[in-house]
Amino acid sequence: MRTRDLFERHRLRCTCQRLALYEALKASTNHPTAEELYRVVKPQAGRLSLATVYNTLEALCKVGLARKMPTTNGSCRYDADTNEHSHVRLRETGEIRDLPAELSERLVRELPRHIIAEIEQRLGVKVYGAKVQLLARWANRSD
Amino acid sequence: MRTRDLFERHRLRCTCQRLALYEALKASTNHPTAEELYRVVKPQAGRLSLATVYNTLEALCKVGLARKMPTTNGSCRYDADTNEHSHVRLRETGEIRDLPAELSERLVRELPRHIIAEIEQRLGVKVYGAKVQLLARWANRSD
DNA sequence: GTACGTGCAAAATGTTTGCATCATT
DNA sequence: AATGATGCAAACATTTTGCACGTAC
Repeated sequence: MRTRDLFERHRLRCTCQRLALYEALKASTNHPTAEELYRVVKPQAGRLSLATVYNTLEALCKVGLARKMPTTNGSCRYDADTNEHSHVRLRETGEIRDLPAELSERLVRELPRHIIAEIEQRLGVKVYGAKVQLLARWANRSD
Repeated sequence: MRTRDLFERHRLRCTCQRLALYEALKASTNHPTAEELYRVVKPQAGRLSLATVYNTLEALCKVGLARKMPTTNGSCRYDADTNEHSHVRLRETGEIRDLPAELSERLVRELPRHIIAEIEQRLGVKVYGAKVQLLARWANRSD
């Protein structure tokens, strides 16, 4: 679906800043911070301020087109993908990397069934999905 | 174990500020922010500054006696519990429930090893922890 | 034309730092 | 005595806000 239509459906004004920001967010593989998004989009968009990036991201989150994810080190990260996926969080940088789709799927699919069943029973819920966050550090460095 | 011994084991100086902060963190049921902890401990501790709270929390995190958890709204929260825990998110309400510690541990411990290994190799990282978010709905209701 | 979005700069918030002093080992 | 922690205030980083102007509907 075209971004314009998507925006209209959610009653969002189609300003060039918002369109550009959303496109950039969708295109990015890592989960950018507001600042990173600003640096990427600014050159193309001409007039753009950081405040607009924050406003836009908040508007997108409010209608569910983006998600805000907290980090332990300062800035929040954003993500345009609407379906849940697993990721790795790097300890040193706070950076979040998506797992390759195939690995992500396998990881979730192979979660231990019997434990899930026990959780369902004990909490009285039906689990329909899962997301794994792996905590990692770089393998080759030692900081 | 007495806090003093715990600190000595981790090569942390036993200052009254640190001892009081750690005790307060351990005693708290919700996960306090640095600011909240400061307000609670200050009256007892006499001399105490917010900077010391941050320093202390960082020191505690470094040796694994506390954990820093990000939030989407500004300040980080801290927790004296040393192990990451998984949770269930309810689809309808957005509510997040911690898994019982024992189930949480088993779930993480039994994550498929070979997939983790493959992820480590492909991304060049060393995974040292994990956290699972299960997405669920109520088993008996249909809202 | 109106309602809402934008840019800018300034404020608010949360966290870190530099440095002189003080306490623990 | 030496090492490291503390308090204070100032610096820093991230995010939010107020307001005049501009743009999509």
